[in-house]
Amino acid sequence: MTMNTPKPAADQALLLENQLCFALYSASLAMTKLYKPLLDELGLTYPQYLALLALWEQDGLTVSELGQRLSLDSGTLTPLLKRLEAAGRIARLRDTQDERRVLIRLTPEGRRLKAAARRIPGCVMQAAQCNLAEVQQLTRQVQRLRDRLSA
Amino acid sequence: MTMNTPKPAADQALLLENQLCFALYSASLAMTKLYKPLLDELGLTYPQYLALLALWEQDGLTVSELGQRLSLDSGTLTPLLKRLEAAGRIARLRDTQDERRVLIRLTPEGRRLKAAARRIPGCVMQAAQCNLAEVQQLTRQVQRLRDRLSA
DNA sequence: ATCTATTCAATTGCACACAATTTAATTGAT
DNA sequence: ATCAATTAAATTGTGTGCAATTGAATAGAT
Repeated sequence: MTMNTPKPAADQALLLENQLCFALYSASLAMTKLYKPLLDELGLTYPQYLALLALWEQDGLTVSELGQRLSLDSGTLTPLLKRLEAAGRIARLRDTQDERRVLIRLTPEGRRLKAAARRIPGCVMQAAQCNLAEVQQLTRQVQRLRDRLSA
Repeated sequence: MTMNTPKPAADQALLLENQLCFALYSASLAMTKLYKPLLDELGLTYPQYLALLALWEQDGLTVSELGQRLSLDSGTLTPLLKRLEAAGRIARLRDTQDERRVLIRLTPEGRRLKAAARRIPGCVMQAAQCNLAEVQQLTRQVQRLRDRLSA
């Protein structure tokens, strides 16, 4: 009989390049690197940019509402928001209705940044070398996966 | 004339849920959370698991070769590998041919972990609620995107 | 009204990521 | 052979992510 020894690299399921998790991980890091020079111009980090995207859509969110939209907790958001506040992009205000809550409001400077950010999606599309339809379809697929994973 | 004020949420390109970058970012974090309980059993973090996947495929890589496979630099890998070494999973050995290099070798304990890791991909597939073909197709698409982004 | 449970944000501690710099070893040009 | 340039890993400093805890405020039950 052959097969006395285990197959050498026959572990298809454990090959790095077969891992969906690694594909997502490395693609997400590559995306961050692509954004870096664009965001440097605006004086923003990538997670700070995501927080502003949420606030440009709806201003005045609480820390936990923002956390729900970004899937981040207060341990991550509190210091991040303090840095955005120190940079003059947002204000952090205790909710007078419920003193436990902190409301996040864009400053005029924070709102102005939105105009400068408008060119970013186009730059990324260009780097991704896909057409809009491809990007949209992939976005939906990855969102669907994310929602299943966190269910 | 209407249209004196800017359109409220008409910035389709800046909506958080239209961002491929955010889909990848949040899906990758969701994946990490899904792996957490599985990897806790093995005493591994998620990036440590990725490093072991690479080493299970090819043992004896240098730090920079490992970095190329994972797209990580020595600033990330050096402390991570020191923790894997402290846990007895790998050995870090200066290359006698070129004293600048550090070779990473699995210990017997590090090789044993591979057997315990074999059940992980199945658990993830189940959580993703996709069939193998779907996962494979999505994996290839995300890889292709990553390769374009980092080109 | 009081007491308990819950909620919200902040804090603490650990482990990445990565830019920038440093140190040590090797290569290459002269 | 010597010295400048290059390479490899480690180090330093900043900014996330997240588990676990803390402290303050509110809600809920009696």
